Amino acid sequence: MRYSRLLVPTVKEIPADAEATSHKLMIRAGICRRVASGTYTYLPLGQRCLLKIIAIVREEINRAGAQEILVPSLQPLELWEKTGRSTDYGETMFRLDDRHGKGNVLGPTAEEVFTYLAAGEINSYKQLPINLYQISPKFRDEFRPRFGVIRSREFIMKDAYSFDADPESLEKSYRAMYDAYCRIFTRCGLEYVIVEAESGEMGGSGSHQFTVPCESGEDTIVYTEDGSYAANLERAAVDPLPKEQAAGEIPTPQEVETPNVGTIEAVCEFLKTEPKDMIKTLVYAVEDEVVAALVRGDHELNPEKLTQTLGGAHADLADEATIERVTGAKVGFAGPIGVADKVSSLIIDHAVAAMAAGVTGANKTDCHTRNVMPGRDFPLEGDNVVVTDLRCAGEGDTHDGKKLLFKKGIEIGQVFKLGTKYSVKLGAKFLDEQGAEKPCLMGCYGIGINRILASAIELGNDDNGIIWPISIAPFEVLVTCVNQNEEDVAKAAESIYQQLLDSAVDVLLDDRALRGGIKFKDADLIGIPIRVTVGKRSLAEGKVEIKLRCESERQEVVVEEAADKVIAIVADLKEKLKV
RNA sequence: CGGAGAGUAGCUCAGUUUGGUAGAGCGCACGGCUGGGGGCCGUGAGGUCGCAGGUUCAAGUCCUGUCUCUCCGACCA
Repeated sequence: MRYSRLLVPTVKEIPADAEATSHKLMIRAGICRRVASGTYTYLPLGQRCLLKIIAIVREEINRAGAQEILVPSLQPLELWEKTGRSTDYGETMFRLDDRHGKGNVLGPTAEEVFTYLAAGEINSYKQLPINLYQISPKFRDEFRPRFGVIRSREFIMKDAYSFDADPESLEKSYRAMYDAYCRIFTRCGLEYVIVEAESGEMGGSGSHQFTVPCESGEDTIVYTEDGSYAANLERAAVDPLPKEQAAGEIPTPQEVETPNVGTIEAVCEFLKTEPKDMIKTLVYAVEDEVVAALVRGDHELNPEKLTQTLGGAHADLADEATIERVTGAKVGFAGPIGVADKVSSLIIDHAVAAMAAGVTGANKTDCHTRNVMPGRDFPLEGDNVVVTDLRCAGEGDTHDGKKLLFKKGIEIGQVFKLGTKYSVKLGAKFLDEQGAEKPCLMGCYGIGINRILASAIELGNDDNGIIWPISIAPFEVLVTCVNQNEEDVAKAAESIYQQLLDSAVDVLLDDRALRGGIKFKDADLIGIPIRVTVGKRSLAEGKVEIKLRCESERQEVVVEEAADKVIAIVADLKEKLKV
């Protein structure tokens, strides 16, 4: 490809609406352009990257035994109502009625459609196991698209769905995908970590997340320094804290007036205490029931852990009316005393149980209570009382006695064991050897194609621009002709370009009639891994320069050997990303 | 959904306080000097100042409404 004919609108200015490094560079390097919030056009360089990433994904997923199909993005709402995810996904799902008034959605994912297909086509254990996948656009009406393509409303996802007859077989299917993911991300030149993850709305029993640690990440990875444990924040299990020893006997609870003082900070200020000595009482609505959850004032309740404790039921904070009914007080004054009798369960974080005593809301508007002692003033055991790990991991927490560390990351892939959630609801059943009807055991496996691109840039860049791994770079080699107007220089560049083309090297020839400086700036910005510089200065000695984008040194080689040398370097760089 | 900010040339932004003929740099077109790290000089094209109302002799500027974008937050303790 000739640069003079290629649409690569690089820009000098840093785009005003870009925050993330990858987003800025994608705009600056002419990779993409924003069309509307969370939707992007990919220009030639960007599309080339995406195609290369897709090719790697396809190759490895095929190798792992899955079969590619294509299901519609336009899906009947009916399917989503059957699985209950019309509600669970809520506003995040794009919905549209067709001319007949029938509800449709733009698929944010495709469990329903794949399971529907399986329900119709799979009847016997002889057809199992089977793994089907597609690479297609997905649509999510994110409450807040951001970081360029990292959180967008339309994106490309590879989603695979496995169907197995028994748990051992599911484990194998899961493992095959897990291994394929490792190969894919390694081949894409990404440094990633694998963390234990919650299955979230997906339901199910086991999940791992593949995450690229970097500043622009939206996920938080929690890990121990020795690498023995890594999980995402939703999942990260923390050790219980040691039981606090009281300095003396805890006096009986004492009610104090705290007019209009409803927040933790305000109460601390007012009563001269600290958040860690307070107990927060949160009221949640879980389907038709109400539960209360207790965490320490300086801790954050982890909704995923709450859901897990509730056996997978989705919990929302209760509305004001419910809170007032349950606590008898306005919002901001809820407390644990006597509340166990008014809710269907009382869920208490370890750290609260370990407190000697604390300050809580008094269940009376404008009042708090001091000297509330867990186990004395409210129960730590009982039919509807659970003490468990309920809070988000924070600074200072440990896991198996080891200090937990935190890092931001971009989630690029996730694998789930789904079990029978979808197969039961959509009737994906088969007859086993005994002729008994059973639901398929499912797994689902997603990879964010655009996020691979963005994370590669997050990891590979310097002040001058992008530094691509060769496997997903838009071109492998850039031949920069410094003096396009000088015939012999242009000829030499053209010759090397042709030789590389003939050897199936993915090469771009910068044949623009521009000053060298501009070409070098553009070259660094768009980040092609190998640059061959053909200019009259070195050509006078019969030489050209070869420089790797990731290194600062350049080497001179004689013109006749340049192509072969470059071919060798391409092979070498590729070799390093082999799995 | 709540809070904050922003919409003026293709891009990055001045101009709005105090109403009075629409600006700069970059980019683009043409000419010249240049020619190995976004060079210089000259000429030129390019705008219903997000949109709709209103106030006024006069609105980019003041008022009302509306749309869009960005950032922060959404966990009621």
